[in-house]
Amino acid sequence: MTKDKLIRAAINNFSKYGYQGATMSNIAKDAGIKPASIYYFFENKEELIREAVQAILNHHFASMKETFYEKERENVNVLFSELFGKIVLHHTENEDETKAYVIMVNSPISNIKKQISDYLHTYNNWLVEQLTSSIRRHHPDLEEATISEMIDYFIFIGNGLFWGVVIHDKAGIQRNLTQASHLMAQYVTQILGSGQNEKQQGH
Amino acid sequence: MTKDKLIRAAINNFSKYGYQGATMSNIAKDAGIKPASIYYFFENKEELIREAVQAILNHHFASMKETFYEKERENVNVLFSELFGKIVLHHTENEDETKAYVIMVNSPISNIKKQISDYLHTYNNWLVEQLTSSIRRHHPDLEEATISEMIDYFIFIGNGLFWGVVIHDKAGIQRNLTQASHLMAQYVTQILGSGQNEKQQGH
Amino acid sequence: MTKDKLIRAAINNFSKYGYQGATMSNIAKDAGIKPASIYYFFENKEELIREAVQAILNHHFASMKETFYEKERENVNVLFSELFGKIVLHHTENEDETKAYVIMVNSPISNIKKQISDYLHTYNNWLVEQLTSSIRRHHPDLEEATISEMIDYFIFIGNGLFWGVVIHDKAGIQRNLTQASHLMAQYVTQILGSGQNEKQQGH
Amino acid sequence: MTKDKLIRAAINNFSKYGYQGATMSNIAKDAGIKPASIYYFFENKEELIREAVQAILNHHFASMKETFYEKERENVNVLFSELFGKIVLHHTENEDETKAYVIMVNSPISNIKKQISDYLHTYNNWLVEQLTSSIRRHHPDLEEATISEMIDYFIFIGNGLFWGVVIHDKAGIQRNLTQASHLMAQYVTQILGSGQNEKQQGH
DNA sequence: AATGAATGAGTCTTCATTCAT
DNA sequence: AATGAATGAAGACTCATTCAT
Repeated sequence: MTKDKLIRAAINNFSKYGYQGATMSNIAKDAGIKPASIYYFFENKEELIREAVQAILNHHFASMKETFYEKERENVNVLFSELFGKIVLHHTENEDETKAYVIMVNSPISNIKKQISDYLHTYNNWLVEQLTSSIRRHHPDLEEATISEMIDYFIFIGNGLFWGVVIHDKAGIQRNLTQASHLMAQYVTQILGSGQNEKQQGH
Repeated sequence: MTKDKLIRAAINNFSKYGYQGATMSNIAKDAGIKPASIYYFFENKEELIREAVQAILNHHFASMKETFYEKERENVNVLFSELFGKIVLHHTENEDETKAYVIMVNSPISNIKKQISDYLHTYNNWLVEQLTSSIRRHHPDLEEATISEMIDYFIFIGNGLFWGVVIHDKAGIQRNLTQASHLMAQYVTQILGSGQNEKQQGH
Repeated sequence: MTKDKLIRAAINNFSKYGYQGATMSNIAKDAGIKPASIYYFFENKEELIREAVQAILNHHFASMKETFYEKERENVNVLFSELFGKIVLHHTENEDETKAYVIMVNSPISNIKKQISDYLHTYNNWLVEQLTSSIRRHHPDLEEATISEMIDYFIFIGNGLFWGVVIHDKAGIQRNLTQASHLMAQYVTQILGSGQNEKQQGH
Repeated sequence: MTKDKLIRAAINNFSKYGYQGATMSNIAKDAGIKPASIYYFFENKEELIREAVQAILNHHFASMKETFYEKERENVNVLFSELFGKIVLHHTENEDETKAYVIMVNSPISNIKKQISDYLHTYNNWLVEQLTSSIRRHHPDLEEATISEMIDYFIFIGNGLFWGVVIHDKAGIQRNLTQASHLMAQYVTQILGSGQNEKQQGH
């Protein structure tokens, strides 16, 4: 469909050249139509980019949900590893969307900024909720704060992984993936092993 | 000096709007001159941005060197913590340079791309060299490969920290800093504690 | 048609001001449109001028062909006179094209230079071929070299005529036309009269 | 001297790019100074070009005078030949001046136009005067009108020669030179031989 | 659903010129 | 005698957008 082609072309151009650099005429060319025709589908450039950005965010959400539905019953170490793996997979397989995300994270265009921060809020809430219930399923005695901190470490390590995808090649990314899982496992071991954090360590 | 003002203005505009979005007329206005005057100092836009990018990279290098000269004699945990702190400090204090860096990391302008990858190469070599000698000073028995791996973990965690600076607010960044130091310390303890990696574990 | 108007306007501006002096905004104004609209029809200034130059050359060729088709059966003196007349007519009736030609003959723009020299080559070959067959029709016994030399004289005198059109007024040009025909006729008489050049003057 | 260098540079640039195409900064560069310095020697661009144009015209006049002073006593055929030779020599040896002349002959800049037409007027008067007296010296009985016509033919053939220099290479120019002398000699022979033009060849 | 033709606003850049030094 | 620094005006060209078809 032409509209989809336009959104793909918009993402691709935006990811390479940013908002100002993504021109309607290049987007049209990539979609195989003439610039004037874009206006049949979108009111203007901002609207087109807005939809393109939304598509990127939706896609990301869908990717992460997928993993949860498949792996939420695994033990925490496996779950964290799988999620790290998915982060890497999603961002390497959708390089243009990832680049676009990197560009727009600090976008001065207020609409995009709001779109992103709304998404990050929603995504974060969802992630915390999912992780909390998954962790609790396997470790019902962990304190709320401990779980919360664990999730925070997971997110922090995930950030390292994300930026690694942006700047490294395939080999470097794989190494990072191992490092991420290792650091997380080490952290989890320390938390669970210490015992002090368990709610009722009944005797 | 006018030329310096232009470079500052270029960094600022580039960090907000990207290459295409940073206009000569805005840069000129920010530097307090007229657009035509830019061409007395720089051959064209690309050259101006090139010098601006170089200034960012030089500044980053200078910041990291500074820390090394002050802290290279501290024990590894302190050194890593200080370096993490410096990464955070440099990037929070120079927000526009950091945003610019994020934008240009995937720049489609080949000159900029080359500039960045050349820098990353140089910086990485320097960092590895410095860290290697610092670590070796305190742990002369560590094997080459172990040191190398430790540095890799340091860089990986540093990436998480960097991306955190980009997307988080002050509070979030401070939390990340703690997490970074904690994860690194935990990793180091594990490595050093294991003993198996020491070259001559003789008695 | 807008495109044709643009080419006319381009020729006119180019003939007055040369390549650098012919501005897109003046050309647009003369064609009754806005400067930006030129780019719908032509890729850029060079392309527009290139097409304008080509139009001039095509027009010149068409003019000369016309005369040949009408007069090729006349005797040589009449033919030469008619051709001289046509040279004068074409260049006086298309003053701007003639001025443009004078300017571009030494153009430093390599594309234009090539266009001209390609044309001169083609035109010259055609002219020689046509004249040769016309002359031979009336004087089958003339040697190849003699015909060739006669054509050379014709071209040389034509050059004087051409430059006369450029620098003289109407009266001066008419005087030149008489002179051209007179000199050529005199030359032809001498060649034909001498007899020595006839191939087989035996019986 | 810098001023002379500037005039040379101006001629050279003007000959290649025309009035609008000859830029002050290029001229300055060719003269080995900075653009601002031009204004120490010339009030503005028009003044500089005006002086450059004048230099070209003066040089041409000097060249033609030279030949006259050396050859005015030769018989008419030799004189005409020598003058043709000088025309060719002057214009081949001063290619940039010749190109400049071709460009400016139809200049829309009114000052230049006037300069040229004033010069052509002066030069023509001088030429006619010189030729008349030279011809009369050898052929005192020729009628005024006959001399005048002969000079006209000389000028006409000279025009062909001039344009030949502009468009031909060395070999072609030499051929033209032969043709010019031949045509002129033939014409002269016819005039002088006819006898009818001699004033009173009374006995 | 798509486009040809057109344009106002703006982009980068050049140019002739100025003026204090 | 020469220039560094600066600029208003203009140049070629791009861009998002419009509108009749």
